[in-house]
Amino acid sequence: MKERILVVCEKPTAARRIAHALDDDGAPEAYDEGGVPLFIAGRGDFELVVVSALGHLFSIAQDGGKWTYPVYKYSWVPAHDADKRQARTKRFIQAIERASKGATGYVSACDLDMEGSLIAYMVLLNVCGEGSLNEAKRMRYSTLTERDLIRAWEGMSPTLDYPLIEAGRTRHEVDWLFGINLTRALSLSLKNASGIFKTLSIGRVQGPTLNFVKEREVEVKTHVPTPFWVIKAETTIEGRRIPLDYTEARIGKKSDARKVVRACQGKDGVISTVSTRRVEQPPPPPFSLGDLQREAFSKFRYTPRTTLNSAERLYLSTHISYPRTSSQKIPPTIDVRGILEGLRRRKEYTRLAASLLKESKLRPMQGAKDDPAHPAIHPTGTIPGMITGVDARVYDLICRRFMASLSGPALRENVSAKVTVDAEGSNYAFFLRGTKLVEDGWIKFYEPYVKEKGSELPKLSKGQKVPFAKLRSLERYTKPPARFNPGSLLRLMEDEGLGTKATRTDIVDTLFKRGYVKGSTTEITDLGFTIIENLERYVPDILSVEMTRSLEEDMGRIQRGEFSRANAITKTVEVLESTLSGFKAHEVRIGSEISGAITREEERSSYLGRCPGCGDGHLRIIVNKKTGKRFAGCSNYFAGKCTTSYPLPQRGRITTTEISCSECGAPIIKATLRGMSPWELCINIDCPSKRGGSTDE
DNA sequence: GCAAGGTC
Repeated sequence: MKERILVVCEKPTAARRIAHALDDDGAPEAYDEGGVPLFIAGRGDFELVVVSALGHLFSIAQDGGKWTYPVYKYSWVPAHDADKRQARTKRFIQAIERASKGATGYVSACDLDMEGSLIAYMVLLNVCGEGSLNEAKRMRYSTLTERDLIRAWEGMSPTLDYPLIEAGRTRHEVDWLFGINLTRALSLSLKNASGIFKTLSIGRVQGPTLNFVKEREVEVKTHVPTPFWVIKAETTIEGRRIPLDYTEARIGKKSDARKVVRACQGKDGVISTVSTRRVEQPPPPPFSLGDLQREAFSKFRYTPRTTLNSAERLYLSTHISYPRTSSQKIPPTIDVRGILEGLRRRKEYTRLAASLLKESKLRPMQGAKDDPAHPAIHPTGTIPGMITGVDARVYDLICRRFMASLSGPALRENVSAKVTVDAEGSNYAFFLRGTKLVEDGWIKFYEPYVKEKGSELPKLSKGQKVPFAKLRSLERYTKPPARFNPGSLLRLMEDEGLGTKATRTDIVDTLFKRGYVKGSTTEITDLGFTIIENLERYVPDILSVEMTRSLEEDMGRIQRGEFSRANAITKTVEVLESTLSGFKAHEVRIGSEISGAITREEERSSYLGRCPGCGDGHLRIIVNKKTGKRFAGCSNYFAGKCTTSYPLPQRGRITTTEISCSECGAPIIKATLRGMSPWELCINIDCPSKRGGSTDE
């Protein structure tokens, strides 16, 4: 009988790769136990039973069931017991339990990070028994290639990485203590003050993220536009109108701007220098998930969620690699040539793929970011049949980006000519700027998605006269900073180290779901603002990125043996003890402020405009409590003064515009149906604007 | 009914 060793992996794909790499013949026996993969591999004198987790199989649950706070007692339990939505994990635990029978050795082969170490530890502790921990070893690999995996097997650590495991447990427990207690404190303040129940969540990542949105809103609202002046000039060379840039893009004083115009008006400028610079533009690296989401937002206005869902579908249908990656690298083990052979079979890529295949060496541009578990997002070379809409565009973006990353740099020639005017004893400088693409390199692969980059100048020479065709100064005003779009908020979180590639999109979604933020420009709501105001008063730490920094520091100290989980938990409970008692003391005030904000927000989002029937009431969206149907009704109805009402679309989302129809005076609403772009319509079905044209029913 | 982190 061979000795049986249980190898615990983090996810099914990893288990498959590990089993294949470690099996002597590269062909392990594969089983499917009700959706849970299991592999038996032979390696020398050992029989390896390779099992898979599905991320975390164990999580934290409160001891006892009361929905109140403070709560400091908790245990690690099977994830399916803590959360109904994790029902799938039950089968994984059961399958691992069966597979572990008769095992005498154990290997943790999860991802080489804190979470991975914890996943395997919890499985061994709770499924295989405490005794298994003493026998357990740790495989350390950073890519799932055969070479790396074999090396990891042979150089296995003789024990589990306890400092890392302890740091991971601490992260979970501290986040749970803060999140559960503060969420309950907020939700219960509202309930006790107004009787309304609404989940008002907050946590280490939600807090600072919401605070960024609030701070940006304050900047937008408090922005004072200050005037500045720009010089607009134009010349005509060889019959072409070309803009001239004045040396100062913004002029602070009106008199200074007018002086320039007065001095140069009617004069000719002279070209004093022409400088030509060749600039190489390296190809972009292949996509990480964040890069893909930002690019899809910028090119197609897809939200990060839409892009992630689409990438997930493309991955499950085998057309692209695993999308939840932070890597911008394609390792040499990936069969780039094979992928291009595949892409060549798709007619829109035939020419491009073929031109790359002619190269003797194909080396993808590598970005700086890496991911221990996955390469950058790339096509697999299997050709999708019919894909349309979002998936087709996301797929095209990925394929073109991948091919672009494999090609050469683009070469541009930038020309800048200095045009001077001597007038009234002073010297004024303007510039003519142009650019020419000398070699298109990667640009021809990525063409539809490359930003337009200026145009070419006619041939210019020193001493050439440049007559001003147009010259004037224009007053402009400084603008407030832009609100976040879904991509820029994710980028800020990434830069600040908030959340992970797998959780950031979910956390932003949560802020929307809670009603803290709204709209495509991520505006803070009254509710979100009031939540922040009250947290600022009683728990300012939860709004600060410093909390994440200090947690990271503590985890580092735990890994170095300078601090312990018990210390970290004691510290957390001490902080919570005092903040939660302060919170409780002011519960009524906090709760009524929040309930006031919810009422204001509801009134605002249901307000349609002045009633065209009576002229003085307000039209609002009213939902019939019995039937759930909605319609527009006048606020004077209950005073018995006005019965004006309009039917509303029953499906989709309605947002108010506060604009009235120019034909009939009824309010215009914006309707959004799932998967369609929003459209604006007048709510009056008898409106003259709807006659004569085609009907949209 | 809650967090943030895995994974699908």
